[in-house]
Formats: sequence, structure tokens, C-alpha cells
Amino acid sequence: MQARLHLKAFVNRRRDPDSKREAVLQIAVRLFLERGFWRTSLTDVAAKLNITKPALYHYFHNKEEIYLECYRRGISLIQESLELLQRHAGSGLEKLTAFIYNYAVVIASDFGRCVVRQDDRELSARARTEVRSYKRQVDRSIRAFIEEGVSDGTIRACNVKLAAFSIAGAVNSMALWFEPRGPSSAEEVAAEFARTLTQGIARRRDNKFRLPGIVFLSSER
Amino acid sequence: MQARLHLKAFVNRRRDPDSKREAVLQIAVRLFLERGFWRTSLTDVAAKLNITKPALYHYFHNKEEIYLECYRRGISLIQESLELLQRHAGSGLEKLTAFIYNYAVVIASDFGRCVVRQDDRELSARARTEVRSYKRQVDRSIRAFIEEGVSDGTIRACNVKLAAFSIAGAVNSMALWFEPRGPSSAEEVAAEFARTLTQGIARRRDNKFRLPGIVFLSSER
DNA sequence: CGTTTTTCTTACCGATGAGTAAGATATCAA
DNA sequence: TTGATATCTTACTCATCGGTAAGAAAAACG
Repeated sequence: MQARLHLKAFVNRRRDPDSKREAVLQIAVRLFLERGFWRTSLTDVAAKLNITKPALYHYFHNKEEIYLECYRRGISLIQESLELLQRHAGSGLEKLTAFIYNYAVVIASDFGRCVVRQDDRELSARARTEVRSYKRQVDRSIRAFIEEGVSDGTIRACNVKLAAFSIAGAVNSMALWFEPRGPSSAEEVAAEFARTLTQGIARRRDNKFRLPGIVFLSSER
Repeated sequence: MQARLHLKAFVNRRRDPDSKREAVLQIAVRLFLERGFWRTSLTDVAAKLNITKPALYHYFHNKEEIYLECYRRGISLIQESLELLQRHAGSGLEKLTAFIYNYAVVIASDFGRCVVRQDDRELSARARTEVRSYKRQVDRSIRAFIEEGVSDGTIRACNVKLAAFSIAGAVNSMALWFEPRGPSSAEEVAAEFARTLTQGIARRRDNKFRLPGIVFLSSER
């Protein structure tokens, strides 16, 4: 990776704010992923870049702004995918399947994982509002694909909201375990998820589903 | 709920450590869910109970122990479900479906959500080891159900590890949005998830799956 | 070369929160 | 009632970390 490059962005005082800002983001997002937002101090970030904490304040107003920039990068990748799919003609099921694939690939990237891994509640009210509006947008898109599929007959009738949550939840969870240098590539995982989440894993000989009778837990405990 | 009861556990100095410990856990888990572990101070917990922070140290060694107790409660619910399923005869698919249902109901409870919502990395090495060993156990069980299903022909051949992650991820995500007083009951969500995650949402006229050609993102960005 | 501007450092503030020391006070058992 | 014990409080320590003030040093510019 060009991580080496970013680590050397501050070797001298050359005036190049753009690439220095970039270096901060690249290093920060790695640390946020490694340790979480609150456990990552700006002193840590600065140390990795061989500068001191106050230097960061020449490029960002505060810690949250650094995170928000990382977040916006991830979101813009997702939006890019959504726009392409919305222009594309195809059945609801095809769009949904393609979206799951693309979304999974995004979530596998550093900035993508950053989008999902962060807990809203740790943000200011202002930032939280921004973040949640993006999330709603993604959710609306997934639901639209599903509804389209139900209309055109490629998706069976189901609880659209819960189906969307289930799909988003499964893909989002990648952020918790996916490792770029791990055994499966992003594309492998994306393909498997796209298949599993649309087609299921059951070998369906018949089309009727019933809940097994061995269910026993109730939420009353 | 009996939250009122727990709020009154410390009205006098009656010697009843068991119910006082219980009250601490019940109030703590709510706050952990509301604000997250690190954003919840022991002063907050104590205030809700009408005592002061040092009083908590009569019942728990430190903050992490309080969290771990909450965690163990959630885990024991899951284990209870697993044991029952392992004793039960049935196809792999049936067991998996039933597990998804039961697991979802557990995750919908306060202690269940606590299990999932907490980020390992915020724990000590010791606690993290304990927590992860539980998680591995759940993962192994899901995989075993899937493998059983593949053997007995009720589940199609698939990447077992990724399928298990996908299912666990979807159910775990409930912890992030499920609200006991929300529009859907735990049982409703559990049933829908059990269905969606095993049968998929596609209306399958034929059995072949192909990735739509509109996929465009690569992880190289 | 000298002036201006940007970049970055040292030294600090203030707030927060986990955990402790020491002692006051209520409960309980005899 | 009284002594022993558990319970809980006040007052504190210590460490962390976001953010700031003030100025030094390097770079850019003319």
C-alpha cells in the first residue's frame, strides 16, 4: 500500500496541505478501525505521522471532523454504487443482488468499514444527524429495490423493512471481521453474500416454509 | 417492568447484597445500551440508584466486572438455546432455523443486546479472551448446524464460514435497532429473520443463481 | 537577502472518570 | 442495649485526552 507514502507526508515543512490532509485521514482511519474512535487519541494519530497533536489542528477543526471526513469518503463510495444501479435497467432482484455485492466490496475497504463500525452515540448531535441521514438513504434504497422486485415478481412477498434490515445487518457485520489480508477476498465474500442473502441457503425442494416446532424461547424472560 | 423495583433497591441500608447486585446489573445494562460502555460512567449508574459511586465497589471489583456479568447473562441465554437444540432430533436446516429464531429472541432482550453491542477492543485482555471464546462457541454451533444440513441434503453446498457469518451478522445487527416498545415484537422479527436467512427472499422459479452483470466496484480503490 | 506567511512545537488548561482512603452511620445478632 | 459488621459517603488521587496560547523555525515570495 501507499501507507509508507502517507507516513512520510510530514518529513519536511513543504507547503502541501492537500496531501497532508490526505495522510492524516489515511492514518486516522486505520487507527479508528484498529482501536475504535474514542480509544484513538489525536496524540496517537500525530505520533504515527511524526508530528505533534497541535499540528493536526492546522488541517482539521477537531477530532470529530477527522472522523466525519473518513465517514464521507465511505458514504460517497456507496452513493456511487447506488447511482449506477438506479440508472441501470433490470429486475428488482437483479438490482438488489448487485447492490449487495457492491455494498459488500465498499464495506470491505478501510473507509467503508469506518462508516459501519462507528457508534452514532459517540458523535455530536450535529454529526449524528448527518450520519443518520446517510444511513436512511441507504436503507430507503434497499427497500426500493425489494419493493421493485416484489412488483415485478422476482422477489416474494415479505416484510420489506425487516428484509432490508436483515440484509444491511449481514453486510455491515463484515466491518467487524473482514481483514484485507485475510483468507477471503472482498469479491469472494461479496459474491457469497449476494447469493446467500437473496437465494437463502436452504435447498428448496418445495416452496413452503414453516418454523420448526422446537422453538422454545420467549421474550418474557 | 420491575425497573421501579430495582430503582428502590437502595432506599435503606438493609443487608441484601443479592438483590442489590441485581439492581446494579439491571440499571447498568440499560445505561450501557443507551449510551455505550465507555460513555456510561459509574457515577451515572450510581446516581440512577440513588447512591454514590464508591458504594458500587462493595458489589463489584470494577466497572468491567459489571459489564462482564451483564455479558454472561446474555451468553447463558444463548447457551440454553444451543443445548436444547443439540439434544433435539431434526434436520440441519430445522435446527439452524430454530436457532436463528431463538438467537434473535435472545438478542432482542436487554442482556442479549448487551452481548452483541459491546466492542471487544474496549475490554481488558483477560475479559476479551473470555468474551471471544463465547463468540467462537456460538460460531462453531452455527457452522455445525449448516454442515449437518449439507450432509443430510436440507442445505445446499455453500461456503460454511461465510454463511455462518452472514447469518450471525444479520441477527446481531438487531441489537443496533431493535426496541422492545417498537413496532415489531421480538417474535415477529425472529420469525421473519429465520425465514429470510434460510429461504432467501428471491422467488425462485429456477435454481440457478448468477451475479448480475452490472457489478462494477472493485476493492482496488 | 529580507519580509511575510505557513507550519509545527512546547507548555499548558480544564474536564472527565476510574478507583481509593478513611471514616460516619445504619443494621443486625447477641 | 451494645458491640460488631456491613453499608455507604465525602474527599481525594491519578491519569487521560481534547483543545488552546504563544512563539520558534522553516518555507515561499519579492
